[in-house]
Amino acid sequence: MARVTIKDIAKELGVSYTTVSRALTNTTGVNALTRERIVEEARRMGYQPNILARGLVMQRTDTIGLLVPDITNPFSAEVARGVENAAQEFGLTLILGDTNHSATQESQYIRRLTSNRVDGLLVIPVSSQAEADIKEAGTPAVILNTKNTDSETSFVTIDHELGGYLATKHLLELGFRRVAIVGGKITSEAYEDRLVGYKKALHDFGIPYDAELIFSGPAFSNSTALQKAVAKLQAEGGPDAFFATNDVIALDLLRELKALPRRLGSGIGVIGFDDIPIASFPEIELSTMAQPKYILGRTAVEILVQKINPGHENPAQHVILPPELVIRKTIRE
Amino acid sequence: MARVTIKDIAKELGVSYTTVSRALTNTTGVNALTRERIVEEARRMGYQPNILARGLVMQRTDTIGLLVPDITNPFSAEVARGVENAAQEFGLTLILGDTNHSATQESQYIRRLTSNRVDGLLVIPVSSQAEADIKEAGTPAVILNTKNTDSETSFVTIDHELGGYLATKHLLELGFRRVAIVGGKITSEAYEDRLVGYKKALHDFGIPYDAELIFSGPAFSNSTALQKAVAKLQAEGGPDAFFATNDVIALDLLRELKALPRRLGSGIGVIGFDDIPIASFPEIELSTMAQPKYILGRTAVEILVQKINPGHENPAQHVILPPELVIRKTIRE
DNA sequence: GTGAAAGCGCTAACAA
DNA sequence: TTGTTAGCGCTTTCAC
Repeated sequence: MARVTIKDIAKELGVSYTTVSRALTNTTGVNALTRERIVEEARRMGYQPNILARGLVMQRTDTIGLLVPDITNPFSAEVARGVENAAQEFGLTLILGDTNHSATQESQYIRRLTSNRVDGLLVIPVSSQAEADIKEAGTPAVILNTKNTDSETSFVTIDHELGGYLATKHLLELGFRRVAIVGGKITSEAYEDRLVGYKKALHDFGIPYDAELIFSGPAFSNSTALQKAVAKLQAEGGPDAFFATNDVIALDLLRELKALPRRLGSGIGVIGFDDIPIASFPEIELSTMAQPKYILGRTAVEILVQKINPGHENPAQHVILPPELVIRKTIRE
Repeated sequence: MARVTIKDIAKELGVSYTTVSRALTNTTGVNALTRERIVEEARRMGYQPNILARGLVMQRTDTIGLLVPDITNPFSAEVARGVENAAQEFGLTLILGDTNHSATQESQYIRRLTSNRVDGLLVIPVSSQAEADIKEAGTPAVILNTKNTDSETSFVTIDHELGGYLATKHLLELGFRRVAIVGGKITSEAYEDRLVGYKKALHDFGIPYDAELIFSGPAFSNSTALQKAVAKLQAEGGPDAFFATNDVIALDLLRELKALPRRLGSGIGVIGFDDIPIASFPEIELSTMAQPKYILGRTAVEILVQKINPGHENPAQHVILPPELVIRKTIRE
C-alpha cells in the first residue's frame, strides 16, 4: 500500500536514489548529515525495503527453511523453537514446512524453497530421498536427526544406535525378555541404527532376535502397527515390553494398554523416545530416551550459517549428540 | 548452484527468453511444439524459476506468514497445521514466526514479513498493538483467536465470552464457589471477554466477584501467577476451583496440585481451555473448553486468500466459532 | 561524497 | 506465434 521506495525518498530530498540506498544500508561513504536526513525521511515516510529486489541483486534472502514431518509432534515443535530462536539471533527469517510424513511433499518443498527463496535449508527428513533432493538443489543444508549416508552433507543428530541399545538394555535389565519395537520408521537410517542397538542389547543378554516382535509402519501414531502389537499381547510368544519409536506413540500405546482388561495391560514394560514435555507429567511418568531437541535445532542453525557465509569453504560437519536414558515408571500397572 | 535461468534455456534452444517464459508459465500463446521443446529442455537443465525475480514483477510472492506466540504450545501447533495444510492446497508457501509471547518481537515480525515478503499475514496476537502494526503495513491480514477492536480488520476466533461463561458455570454447577482464574492474558481482548463470561456465570449463581481470585500474569506456563494461586489454596478465602487460561497451564496446575499434601490437593475443581491432545489422555482426563483449532487455521487461510485476490473488494470478515465444553474429570482427587 | 548506469531474473505490453 | 523492450526495486561499479 504505502510502498514507498528509495526513489520516493530521493525525490523528496533532491538526492539520487543511489545515495539513499547507501545511506540506508552501507555504514560508510555518505556525508553524516545527508545520511541523517535520509534516515529521518525514510522513517517519516514509513519506508520498508523491498526484500525481493534486494534479494535479487544480493543473491541472498536472509531466510532459511525448516522442514519437519509434523509440527504437531512436540519433538518437531521443540526443534523448531530452537531453530527459530537461533535464526532470530542471526537475523534470519524462518520458513517452516510441514511435510506431513510424506516423501512427495518433502521433495516438493525442497524444490520449492530452493528456488532462491532461502539461503539454506534444515530438514528433519522423512525419506532418504531428501538427501538427493538437497544435493541436486545445491543449496546449503543440514540434515537433522539422521545420520545420512552421504558424508558430503552436514548433519546433526543423536546417536540412535546408542539410544536403541540403552533403551533395550534398560528393559532387559528389568527382566523383560520379549521386547517389541513399535512405531514408525522415522527415517530409515535412524531406524536402522536403533535396530542395531536393539539387537546388540539383545545379544548382550543372550536373547535371540525375533522379527515377529518388530511392529513398524509409517511414523503415525494410532497406526495399525500399534494395534497389532497390542493384540499380540495375548498371543503365545507375544511381547512383554515395548520400545516405542517416539513418545507420542508410547503415549498412544499407554492409552491402548489402559483400555485393556486389567490382567493383560499390567506389568508391561514401556519406553519411549524423545522426552517430550508431557512424559514427565506425574500421572504419566514415561521412561524415555531424551534427545536434546532444542540444542539440536540451535546447532543445526549454527552449522548452516557457517555454510551460507561465503569464504568458509569448510567441509561437511557431522555432529552426533548423545541421547540420555530417563528412567521413570518403566513398568506399567 | 546450477542457477540456470530462462536465458540459458533460450540460448540453448535458439529462441527468445520471452518465449521460454511464456512456455513455462502461460498456458496459451505458444506453439505446441516449441513449448514441448522448452519444457523438456528446462527439465533437462534442472531449471528452477527464481521466485524473487518473479515476485518482483508480479508484485506477489505466493507466500503467507503466520505468527504464533509459541509453536511449542499444542494449540499453536494445531492451528499452524491447519494453516499449513490449507496454504498447501492454495499453492501458498508458509512462513512461520514464533513471537515468543513478546510484543516487541511481534511488531518486528510484522514489519519484517510485510517487506514484500508475504502476500498476506495471519497472526495469533500477543499484543493489541498487532492490529495497528498490521494496518500500518497495509498487508492483507486476518487475526486469529482474538476479536479485535477495529472492525476493518478481519478475524476468526471463538466466542471467548461464551467459553468463559460455560467453563465457570460448569464449575459452579459442580458446587464450587470460589473459582480462581489462572494463566496468562492471552490477548487482552480474548481475556477480557472470558472474564466477562466468568462474571456473568458468577452473577447467575449469585456469587460476588472477587478480584483476589484472579491470578494472571504473562501467558507462560509455570508462571509465578500459578504458584501464587496454588499457595492461596491454604489461605482463608482461597479458591476451591481453577479456570485455567489454557490447557498447558491447567496441566502445570495439575502437577502442582499433585505435589501438594494430600488433603490440600484433592477435591479441587480444574478446567482448562483449548482441548489439546493430551487432555483426553486416560490418566489426565482434563475437562476443558474445546476450540476448533484446525478449523480456525483453515478458515483464516480461506479468508486471507479472498483478501489477497484482487477484485474481491469484500469488507472485513468476522467469524466467531463456538467453543465446546468437554467434561472429563473436573474434580481432581 | 555523490550520481549515472548497469543489471539481478523475470513478466508483460507492444510490435513484427 | 514469436521477439523487442521496458521495468519491478534494489545494490554496485565506475566516473566525477
